[in-house]
Amino acid sequence: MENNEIEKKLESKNVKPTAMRTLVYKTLAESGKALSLAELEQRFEKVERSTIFRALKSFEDNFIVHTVDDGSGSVKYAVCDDECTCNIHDLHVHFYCTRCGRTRCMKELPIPNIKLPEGYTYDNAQFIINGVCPRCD
Amino acid sequence: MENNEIEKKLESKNVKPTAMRTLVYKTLAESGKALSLAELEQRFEKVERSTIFRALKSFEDNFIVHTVDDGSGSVKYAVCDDECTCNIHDLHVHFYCTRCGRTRCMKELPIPNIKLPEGYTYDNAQFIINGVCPRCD
DNA sequence: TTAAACTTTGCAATAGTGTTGCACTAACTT
DNA sequence: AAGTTAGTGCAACACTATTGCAAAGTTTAA
Repeated sequence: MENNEIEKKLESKNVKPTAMRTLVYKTLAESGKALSLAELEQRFEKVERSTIFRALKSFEDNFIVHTVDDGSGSVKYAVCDDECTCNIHDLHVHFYCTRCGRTRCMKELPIPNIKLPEGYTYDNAQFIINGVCPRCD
Repeated sequence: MENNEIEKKLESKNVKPTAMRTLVYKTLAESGKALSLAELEQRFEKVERSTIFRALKSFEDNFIVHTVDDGSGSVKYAVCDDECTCNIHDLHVHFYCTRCGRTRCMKELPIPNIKLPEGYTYDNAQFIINGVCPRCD
């Protein structure tokens, strides 16, 4: 993905595209999966944890990325689709490979609709499937 | 729940029922919901965190409790049903109230069956719904 | 019943994640 | 150009999870 495409994308979601943010977005997008703060940090060595953290937070607040808590002990971040508004209808299943620790967005698998008992509201959900991915099998 | 019932239960799952373990189990069972280590710790003041932690681990290893990672930042523990063997068929949805922070086992809502793409195995899953519970609404 | 062997517990320490305050720099405004 | 605002790096901190070790308790077996 070209830098200026990324810049346009960030701008369209009201995040000023600084050099750091562009880099973080690019890295995350190109990884093709969900990455934790620590994993992102390792991918560039030079950049401060807090800077990446704040970039991710601003992405999250503006629906540029979504978070996945896959039980690995650290929250992971993955880029959203263009049309994603991070509401219930955009939610999908995530797959966590217990062998390699990789977390993948299963965009083709939307989270099934669940009918909660009376009195409960449904704002958000996480559906994580643990298993072994084709790569590790 | 009577202490000797609890002791029988633990023994039947191959965990030696010490005083601490019985206490931890009892507290968790009577709470009727999923509790974190910190929450359990607060409920008795006198007992070491690591002792509770190790009790919970042994429960978990022996299918006496299951864990829920509800995104609150700490793992929670909830007692299993008697027949539970913690495999896919015993899994149920958990509800996390974003207002009070309580996590409830929705035993009446089994996790729906998902057909993964070729090559993926399905060992385990977590399905957490976030919203507001009747109590907080 | 007593010593040896093992288990459990409490305490202290540690690693890792997430998060914030503060000062410095860069960018934007008028 | 000076002033204001936003972004970055550094250091510090809180909290969760986890472990090593030694003391206390329990079980085993002579």
